[in-house]
Amino acid sequence: MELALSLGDTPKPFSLLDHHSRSQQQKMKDLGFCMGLGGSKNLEDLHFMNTMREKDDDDDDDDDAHQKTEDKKSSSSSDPPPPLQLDLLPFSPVLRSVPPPPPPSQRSFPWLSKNLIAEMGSQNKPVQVLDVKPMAGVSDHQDNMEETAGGESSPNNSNSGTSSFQMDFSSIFKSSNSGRSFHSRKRDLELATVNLELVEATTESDQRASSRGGGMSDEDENGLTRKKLRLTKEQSAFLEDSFKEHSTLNPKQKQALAKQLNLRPRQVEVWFQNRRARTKLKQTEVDCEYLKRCCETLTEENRRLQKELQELRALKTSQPFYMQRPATTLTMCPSCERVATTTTTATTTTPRPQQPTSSHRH
DNA sequence: TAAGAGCACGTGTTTACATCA
DNA sequence: AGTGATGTAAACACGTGCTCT
Repeated sequence: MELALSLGDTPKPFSLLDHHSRSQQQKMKDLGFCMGLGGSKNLEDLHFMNTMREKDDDDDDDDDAHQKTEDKKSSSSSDPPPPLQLDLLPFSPVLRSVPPPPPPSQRSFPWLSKNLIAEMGSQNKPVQVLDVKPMAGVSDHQDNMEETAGGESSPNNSNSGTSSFQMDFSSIFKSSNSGRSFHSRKRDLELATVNLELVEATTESDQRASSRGGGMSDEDENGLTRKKLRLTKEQSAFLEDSFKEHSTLNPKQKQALAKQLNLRPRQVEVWFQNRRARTKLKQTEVDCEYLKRCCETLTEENRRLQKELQELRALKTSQPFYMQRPATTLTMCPSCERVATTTTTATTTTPRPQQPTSSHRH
């Protein structure tokens, strides 16, 4: 489904945007606004896919199945004409909030780069992860698996009724004081990822099995209703930062984030799902509001034109047929679909209209 | 080429929790 | 301080599309 809509001073109203004419789209945007709907990918998806493509260029070592899927998604999406970006200028805060592609030095998210492994070996640096102390009853099969694998935290099955974690983010979220950037924190994440790689081969399948419906729910496991855990501000902020980088995660990224935040991979996955849903909902609201305004504008314009038409008709009936005043009509140029103003000179001697003289120039 | 499994994701719903009057 | 209404977000269930075998 494609939809193109154009308002403003653009000389080419209501024609489907030419997929290959970026400059024209830009021109239209400059003049007024343009919008298009196509496929299901929003700008963030496209941005992410572009990033992933660039990542693939940089990192040729990541050949897991999911990455293949991403590659195929990217390639398949680029084969047909790309879905048009929904660009609701001038007020589309959600889209405007989409971060521009970072500079090349920061663009990719090398979760598992070889350099990283080399760096770990050279620096002999211990893996730095968040020191998270789960206080609520979050123990399940996955947690046990992760704790066994990571050895970072001890199982805590005491259901204290606390709804959230007590976390010590001093290792990373000292950033506000120490000035560590998100990319610096990302680096910590990468280090954790490398460590995680050692065990994820054995834990991934088990965790996935338990996290995707095949596993026991909390209720099944301990006979209590599941305790919904509120993520801390720090956890949410970190996830938000990650989401700004990538709106979707591959399994390794998910694992790394989960490890870093001491969450279950399922939690990270769910968070990203919900986050995408929220983004889409927001965007839908913005689009809806904007289309409503468009509708109002067009209704008003239609009303005005109808009125004008009525006046012209009234004028026509009141004027003699042989009036010398040239009639003005609107015709559409079949070649470029532009609306052109043509004038015909009506005379008493020539009932047939003369060849119209068009003011439209190609 | 068809069929089935596995997976990721979107979407709608449920529900725990926080906030406010 | 206690309580109900309401909003938010985590978690879940289900369907769909894609890939691989």
